[in-house]
Amino acid sequence: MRVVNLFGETLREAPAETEIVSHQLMLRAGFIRQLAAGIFSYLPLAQRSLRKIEQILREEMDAIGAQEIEMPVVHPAEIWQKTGRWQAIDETMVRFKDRKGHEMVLALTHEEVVAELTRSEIKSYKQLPQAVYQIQTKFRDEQRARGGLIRVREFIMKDSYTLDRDEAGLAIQYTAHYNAYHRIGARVGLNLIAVGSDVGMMGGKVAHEFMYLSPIGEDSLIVCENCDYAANQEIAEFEKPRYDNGPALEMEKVATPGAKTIEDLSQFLGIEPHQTCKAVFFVAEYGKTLKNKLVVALVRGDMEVNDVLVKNWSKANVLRTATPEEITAVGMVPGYASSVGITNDDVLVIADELISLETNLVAGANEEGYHLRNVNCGRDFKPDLIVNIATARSGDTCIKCGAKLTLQRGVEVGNIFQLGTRYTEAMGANYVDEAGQLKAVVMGSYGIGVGRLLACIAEEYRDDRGLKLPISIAPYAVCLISLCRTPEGQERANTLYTELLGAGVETLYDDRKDVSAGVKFADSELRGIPLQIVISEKSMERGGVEWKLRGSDERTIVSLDETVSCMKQEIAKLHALLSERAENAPKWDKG
RNA sequence: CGGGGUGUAGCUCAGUUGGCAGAGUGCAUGUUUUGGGAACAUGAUGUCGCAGGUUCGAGUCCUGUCACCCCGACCA
Repeated sequence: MRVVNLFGETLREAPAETEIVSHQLMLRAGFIRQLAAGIFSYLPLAQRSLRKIEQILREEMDAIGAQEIEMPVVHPAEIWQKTGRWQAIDETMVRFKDRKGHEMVLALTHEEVVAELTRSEIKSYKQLPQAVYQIQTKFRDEQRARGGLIRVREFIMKDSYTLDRDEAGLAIQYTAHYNAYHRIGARVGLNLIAVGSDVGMMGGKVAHEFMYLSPIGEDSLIVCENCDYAANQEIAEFEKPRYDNGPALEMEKVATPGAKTIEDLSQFLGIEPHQTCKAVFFVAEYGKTLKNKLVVALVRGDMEVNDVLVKNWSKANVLRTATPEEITAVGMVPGYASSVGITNDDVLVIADELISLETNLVAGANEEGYHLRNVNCGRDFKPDLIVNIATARSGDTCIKCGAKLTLQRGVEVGNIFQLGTRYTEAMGANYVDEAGQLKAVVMGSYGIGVGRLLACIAEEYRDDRGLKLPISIAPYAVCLISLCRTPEGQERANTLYTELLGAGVETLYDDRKDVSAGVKFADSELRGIPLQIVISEKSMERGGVEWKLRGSDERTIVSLDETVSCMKQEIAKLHALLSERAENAPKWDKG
């Protein structure tokens, strides 16, 4: 492609409303243009990069036996109603009526359609396992788009779905995806870490997110400094320190005027926060049919409540913070609250495991200005659930190896879910096993955001001159810059361009006559093209053309005759580095 | 959805007390340059986000509204 013909300008300055560097650079380099909040056009350079990412995705999906299909973007409401997600998902799902008045939705994922296809195609255990995938635009009306391509409303996603007879089959395909995702990360030049994650609206049991670690990330991750333990903070576990408060003593009421927080209370009574019991209040909403419940989440005073865990344990559709009125309505007093003496069917008490283990804690007396000493779980109150609901924090202890945990930010570029039979049961997607029994097909679901991947690569590979893209996803491998001024020189440059194209070297050719050399260099570097060739009268005097790698200032002379083979060689070297990374990519080792 | 911010030339931004719509950059044309975002000259470019209102007169003041950005909540 000649730069004069390339659609998409480079910008000297980035538009003011951009914050994230990858966003600024992709705008400046002429990769993307924003049409509306979270809605972008991909210009030719981005389109080429996206195609390359998609090609890698296709190769890796094909390699694990998945078959490419394409499913509809517009779905009838019925299939979403069958699985309950019509009700469960908020305005993120775009709904509209067609001309006949039928409720329709824009697909935000395709579990329902896959289950529907499974129902029509899969009848016998002999047809399993199966895996299908597609690469397609999705629309999710996010409450807030941000960060350029990091979080958008319209985006390209590779989504795949596995179908198996049982959990064991699912585990095999899940593992295959896990390994494939690491290979994909390596091939595009990113180190992705797999973290255990919440299943969110997908449902199911096991899930991992593939994270690009970066301060611009939206997710908080708990990562062990020593071993491979890593989890989204939403579900991260940690080794909780224990303290011995002695054998259970008799409960006693104590005046604690004005001591409404754990800190106040500890100071007032001269005790440590870990000798108290913290109560945090939520309201669990269960939709229109079931009554809301007030959820009392109890953790030891030195811990924080993890509301994702509370939401999951409460099985609520929506979990929100309770208002003071809602708390007093069930007989508790904010600031002096505990579940002692509360017996109400509309209250769900969820206690962290520590609460049941520790003795003689201080808890609220449900009376303004009073607390209770020596409160003991089981004796003085009985939680509905005793589970883990404490938030892991930086500095906590790894549950696997005992080392320190750190908090890091990450961008979720992919996720994998073991769905089980939630969707297939709802849709009646069954098969007959060897024994002639009807069973629900076991599903898995796996996504990768293609544009988000590109954004992460741009974030990772850049310098003060612009993008510095890996060969595997750069729109062109070579930028050929001609500074020739004589007709003979220009002819020579044209010939070289033709030869490069003929040899299959993807080349961007800058022979613009009306811009200075500096502009050509700057554009080539801003666009992130890995290899640069300069041809000029001066270079010919030195024996041929000069070439250099993006990111290096070392120019090498190579004769005109050898230029094409030299470039092919350099490209192969760059590819080899990434292939090697792919071969050494992490593999599933979790049994 | 809550809090904050910004809307003036393609982009970055100035615009005083309410009194002719501006600069840099980019764009067009020409001349000179020519290996790191050239110089000079000439020129084109505006629904001052939109709609009302106040005023002799509004980019500027008032009301409403829309869009975009940031933080939070939310998030497959």
